[in-house]
Amino acid sequence: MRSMTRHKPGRPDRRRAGLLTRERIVRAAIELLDADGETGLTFRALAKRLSTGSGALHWHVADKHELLSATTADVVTAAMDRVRDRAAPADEIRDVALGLFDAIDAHPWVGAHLSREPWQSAMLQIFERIGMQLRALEVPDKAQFFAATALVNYVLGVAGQNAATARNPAHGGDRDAFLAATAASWSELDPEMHPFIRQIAKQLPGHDDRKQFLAGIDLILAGIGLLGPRRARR
Amino acid sequence: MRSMTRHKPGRPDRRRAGLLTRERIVRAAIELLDADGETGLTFRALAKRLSTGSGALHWHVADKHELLSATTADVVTAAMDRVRDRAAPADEIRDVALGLFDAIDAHPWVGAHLSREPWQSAMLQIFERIGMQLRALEVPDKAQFFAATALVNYVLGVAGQNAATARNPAHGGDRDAFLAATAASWSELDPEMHPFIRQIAKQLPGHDDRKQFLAGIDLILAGIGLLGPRRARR
DNA sequence: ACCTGAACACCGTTCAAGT
DNA sequence: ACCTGAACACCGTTCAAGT
Repeated sequence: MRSMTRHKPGRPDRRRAGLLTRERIVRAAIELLDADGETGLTFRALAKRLSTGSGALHWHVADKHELLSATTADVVTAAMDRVRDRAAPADEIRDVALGLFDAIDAHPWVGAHLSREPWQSAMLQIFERIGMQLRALEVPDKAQFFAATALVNYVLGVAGQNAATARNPAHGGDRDAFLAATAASWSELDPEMHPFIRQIAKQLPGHDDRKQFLAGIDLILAGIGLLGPRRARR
Repeated sequence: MRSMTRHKPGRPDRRRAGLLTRERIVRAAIELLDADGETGLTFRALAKRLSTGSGALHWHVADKHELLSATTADVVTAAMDRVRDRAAPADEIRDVALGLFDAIDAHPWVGAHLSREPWQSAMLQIFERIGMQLRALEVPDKAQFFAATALVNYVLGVAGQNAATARNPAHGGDRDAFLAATAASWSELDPEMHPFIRQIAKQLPGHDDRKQFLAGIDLILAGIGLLGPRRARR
């Protein structure tokens, strides 16, 4: 088995299945993260899966931080590439946001890393895409920066929440059961101290995360629409 | 030294300095987190600081997760208590948001834990306070839930960013140097790929995080103002 | 150049043993 | 009831030694 990975010197054949490359490492790391969550990704587990030693991984990837950034960039780039150009800038912003939401929904660990490492290339891609749409919306120059930041921060906030919810082992990953239990515990809170929480507890079961996420985006877009000469489509 | 911590049986004297209590543990943990960051808090370091064994800590605090939740709740509660009631609901929302911003600025690790554990009591406090102001603003009932969620998610997003920035060791914690270096590297990006990033790079040095944070809150409040019968003050 | 895997310096948590 | 601290089962990372 191990001897199969030997290859003649010179330009290495990168298509060879057994060859250890950064790309193969990142792909395996993503599989591990998806299967076992953030705690499932260790250099030992990764080495085992790739039938190699932990030192070999460190030859291609400096440290765990770099590994997580690479996996995150991979997922975000794929999600961004999937977003098509739209005629209405506000629609494209919605698509970008939803694309990220869905990507993070499928890979919750991305949400955690994205909010921990905001200066990575993944963030730049998101920022760029949103910023260009704000330009197209003719948001005033000075406002574009903070408008983009507001949108990105909101997305990151939701991303972190989703990651946390996915990580939460309560009720064995049964989302409906989790929401029902949360709603029940909220309903038992002191009415004096927590009137609002008790009120929204009723809306919690069966509420649509994705729709709620988009409603927040629309709220910010509506606010942005008030800034400039041209309104965000409403 | 050790013998000083002995006390007679029965109701323990909780004012005794040497006595190990959950409160004292949490307080010491906060000091450790503030001084050395998230990686600085270990049960070993904490035990040493309190001149005890790690097992003693686990007697009072189940695990690290609970310890972090307790420290976070401590800081958030203090910040919320500092916010005064305001006549205009939108102003109170701004004060709540700024209070959180400042608390997280002073204790960046709070931002990280808050976005990782959104179902803790700290979050409930924030949610409650913001929700009541939305009621006062006469935001339609059905919209209150997602309006509050949007605000909270935005705050969490910024919180995570701040935690990440504070954690970033680049330029030895010199924020101005960090911003200048980031702006410089952004200016060198491909103009075809990153026109927007290059544009905002100019605005990056010397920009005011707190002001930008508040601008985002105002954007969301403006959007909320369009929802209901009564407008958020603008 | 690339890989191996033992070794190092850590973790959180448990638990028999003490007081 | 509360505390001690060694022991256990892990980590990420390094590095001499191999090919």
